[in-house]
Amino acid sequence: MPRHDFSASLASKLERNGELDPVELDAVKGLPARIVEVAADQSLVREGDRPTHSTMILHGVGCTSRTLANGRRQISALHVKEDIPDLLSLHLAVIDSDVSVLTPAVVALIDHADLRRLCDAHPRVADILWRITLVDAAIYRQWVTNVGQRHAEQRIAHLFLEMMTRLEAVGLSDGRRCAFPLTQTDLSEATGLSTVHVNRSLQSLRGRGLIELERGFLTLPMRREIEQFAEFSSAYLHLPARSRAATGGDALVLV
Amino acid sequence: MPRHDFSASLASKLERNGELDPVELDAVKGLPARIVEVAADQSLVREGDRPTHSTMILHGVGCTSRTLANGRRQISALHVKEDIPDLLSLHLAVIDSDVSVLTPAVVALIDHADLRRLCDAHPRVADILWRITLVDAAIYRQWVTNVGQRHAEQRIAHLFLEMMTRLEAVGLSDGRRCAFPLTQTDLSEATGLSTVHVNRSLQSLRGRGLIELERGFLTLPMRREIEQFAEFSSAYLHLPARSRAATGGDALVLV
DNA sequence: CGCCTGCTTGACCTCGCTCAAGGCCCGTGG
DNA sequence: CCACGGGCCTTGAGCGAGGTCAAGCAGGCG
Repeated sequence: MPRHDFSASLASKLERNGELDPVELDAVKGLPARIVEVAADQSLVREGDRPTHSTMILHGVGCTSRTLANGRRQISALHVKEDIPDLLSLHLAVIDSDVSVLTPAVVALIDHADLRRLCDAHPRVADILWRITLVDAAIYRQWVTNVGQRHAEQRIAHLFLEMMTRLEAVGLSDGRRCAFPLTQTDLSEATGLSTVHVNRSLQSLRGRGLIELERGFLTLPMRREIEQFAEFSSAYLHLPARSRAATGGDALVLV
Repeated sequence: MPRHDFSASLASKLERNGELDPVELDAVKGLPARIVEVAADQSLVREGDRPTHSTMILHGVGCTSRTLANGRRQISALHVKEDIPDLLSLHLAVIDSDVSVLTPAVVALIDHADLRRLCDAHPRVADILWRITLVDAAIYRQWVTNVGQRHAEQRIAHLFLEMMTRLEAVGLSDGRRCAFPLTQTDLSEATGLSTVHVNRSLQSLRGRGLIELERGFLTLPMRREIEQFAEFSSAYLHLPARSRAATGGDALVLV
């Protein structure tokens, strides 16, 4: 099944983060990659690894996390289609967090050697990849604020809004509804809350009419209200103005 | 007073993150900058700005922060000598967090135009700058874990260890003692705790003999123990092996 | 059918917050 | 030289958000 087109995904990710001329676009599309299916909960790279490739998510949801001595795990980022969670290993020899998938996933492995050749030959492509890692950093900054300052319901609402917005940017949401396959345990690890409290907070959010979450689908019926509730502004995602509107065509392919 | 040598600072920052040949080093040292003194609590760039320059801290402590509607502020990163807190504005047009200084400071302003020229002419310099932003991101990831999973005393201890280690890398600490001019309010904003609880946690840490903090100086008398207590490992700072040992000479210039 | 994973609920507890007041140090001005 | 004021640190008392422990429930899959 050629449903997962790595070249197209990479090209669209790059074009969302900068401008490519035809020559650069060709070079990008020529980048070789190995497509791999990954079972749920499997790890892609582990703390301490010195990988020789980077990974693009083509399908499924991944995360960056660290596990403390007491066994508790903190998720510091979620990764969706077209994200490259370990792009940083191109310049940081040894990995400092675990990267794994929370759901069954399909990923593309890209050799660092190929990536470096591409960057050397096309500096503007390198700049765009750099920019992509800067957006990732902006998201981490938000997460620090989220976990440090917001109360439970706001935290979860903010996370939902971030995911909805990012999924919309890659055509997996219409801004109101999306597939959302994470468990309450996943949510608890991403928000720094206990699973019990996540459960109760979800119920409260449902009671307020701010969210619907069932059978792996998330709906935000009152976008305006929940954004205000969570103090969410998409600015930190640094999406180009066009991408917010350009999701008309096949945007509703939710899975 | 020529105490703050921008060129030397930039060169040393870059050389800690990669290798420069003599030509590259010359180009780096030729980068123009404007030195500015900044009063405590003054902001360098604000959320929403579209700056045309980036800033290197030469003296003092800065921070990246966001302020929520309720007035509470979360600090998501601290910046010390040789850090370039808004390097990201080179590729991210609009700033998503405030950057300010917590103490009186001296900074160098570098025009993006000059920085771009340098990167275009010397791709390896660009790669090193990229790497620097990736280390910043690694620190954000740690902070998510810190704020999300550790209890109050561990959080503060972890922050102290990070600062001690980073200051050692730039010659402002011997790994045991450093100038530490932050107030308990600053600490509370960096850890997501209340000032009252920071105060009591500090007392407890003092009681355990893990820290001494007085008159703006921080001492960690039992490095091994406090690292274990806070589950700190410096790996995420991605310091080169050499820099840990190479701080012999003038390392004890604490201010 | 039965199990396993994920969701839900109740009861209780505690870490950290809020509010409020007092103390210390230092810089400023009379 | 001393009085005053303003940060910053400290302490007490009471409270509440969120954690822990434990049990029950639902639904999908072998």
